[in-house]
Amino acid sequence: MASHTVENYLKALFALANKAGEVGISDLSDHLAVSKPSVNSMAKALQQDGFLKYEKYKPLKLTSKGKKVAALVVRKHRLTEMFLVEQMGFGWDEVHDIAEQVEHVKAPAFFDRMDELVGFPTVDPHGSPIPDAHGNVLEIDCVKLSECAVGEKVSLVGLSQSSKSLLSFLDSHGIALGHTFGILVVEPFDGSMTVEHQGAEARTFSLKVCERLLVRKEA
Amino acid sequence: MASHTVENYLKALFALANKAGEVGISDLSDHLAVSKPSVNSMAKALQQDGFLKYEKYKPLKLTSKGKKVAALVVRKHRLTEMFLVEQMGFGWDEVHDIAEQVEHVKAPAFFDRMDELVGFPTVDPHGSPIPDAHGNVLEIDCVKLSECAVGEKVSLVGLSQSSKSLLSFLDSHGIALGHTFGILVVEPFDGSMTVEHQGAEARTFSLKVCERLLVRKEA
DNA sequence: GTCAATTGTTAGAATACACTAACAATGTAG
DNA sequence: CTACATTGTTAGTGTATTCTAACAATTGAC
Repeated sequence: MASHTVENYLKALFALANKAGEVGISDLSDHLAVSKPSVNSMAKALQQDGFLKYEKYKPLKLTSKGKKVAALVVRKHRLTEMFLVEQMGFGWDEVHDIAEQVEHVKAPAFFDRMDELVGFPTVDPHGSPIPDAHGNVLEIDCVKLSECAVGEKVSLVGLSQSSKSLLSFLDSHGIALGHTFGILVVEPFDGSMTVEHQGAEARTFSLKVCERLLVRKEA
Repeated sequence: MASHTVENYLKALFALANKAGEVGISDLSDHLAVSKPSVNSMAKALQQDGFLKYEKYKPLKLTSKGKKVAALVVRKHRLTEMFLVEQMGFGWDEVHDIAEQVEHVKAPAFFDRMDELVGFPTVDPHGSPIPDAHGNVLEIDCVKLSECAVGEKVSLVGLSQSSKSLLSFLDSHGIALGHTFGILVVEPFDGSMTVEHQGAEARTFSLKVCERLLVRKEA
């Protein structure tokens, strides 16, 4: 059984992986708030256990074993978030930190029961996909709002790097998953966008916000 | 913040304490399945942190600080058990192991919410009292069934050392908290007792069972 | 009261995880 | 292509927690 620490390393590796599935030691070090030498020695240990491939001076890459373990931790995290919101009445901005701890519980029945009680969801409260019990992740086809052009109609399907402050921002503006936006203006100077929200009020969002909103283009 | 390990030591100390609040190193060692030298050195560390009083060759004794931390862990454990049974549909024999892990989560809001959702209970599914948010435990006045005499009427209020096997035993015999018993026979030879259950069928229980059933004498 | 069993202690070492300081390799700007 | 910045590595340590082997203190039986 992987320790909490190992689970956190694998989860971070999984989250930070680029298209090629590779992650630099410094990235991990920053993300986990752990020194580079610590990451370096942990990388060697994880390689010993077959969780990743490590070669001196090369980026790290999860093996399929490592990916599976990571995905299962992510599954527990996201099911927990879902459960906290749906069954326990927490706000979507409150659940991350709790889930961060609950995800390490070793009790499949506990999570299976949550899954059942929230109706076998495929995405969590932030729109991120929930891996299945085998560790397979269903990719959702979406792009950042910031990559869309004037005139397009899109709907919000998820967030990238959701943080408490982003979530409160969205809450305070009455924005939730599933809402639709029509792009009215893209400001070339700073990348900020003016959009109509739910077919009604026009709002302007900074590039920073638009980069974190994952949307699906409407037909 | 106390580590999982420290929390487990304090919880065990709390559970094993005799009337005088004292616990021997060997007891702890057995209970935690850890060697005596390990307990010994942990005892010194816990004393440094003010969780207990330790003197060479004397039994350990929790300080009030230690007792409070322990009680709060027990609180989280028992609220979790309650929540698992009442809100998630688990059986009372399935919840201990899950709660054993969930109790270490550091998120007061999580447990407060459980408390609310299960209606601020004062005892857990096994009849053990749930300490309040300040770590105070309400003592319930009960005795072991094995200490009762022929002719007494009692009701089941709790279990001491409930284990999965005891719980399945009780389940399979249709016995639950609150049930009443009238003591018909106490066998002097082996301490087994014959009782009427819920005013109906007579049953015989071994001493081993009777020592684990905590009952309140009826008026 | 002495002896043996029980209980507790010391010493020494191992594992998991983290750190800092110092150095080496890589990559990029000019 | 060199020079500096970035990135990664090594070496040496520290803390938390565990262990075994060996020994010491306490206690209970007679």
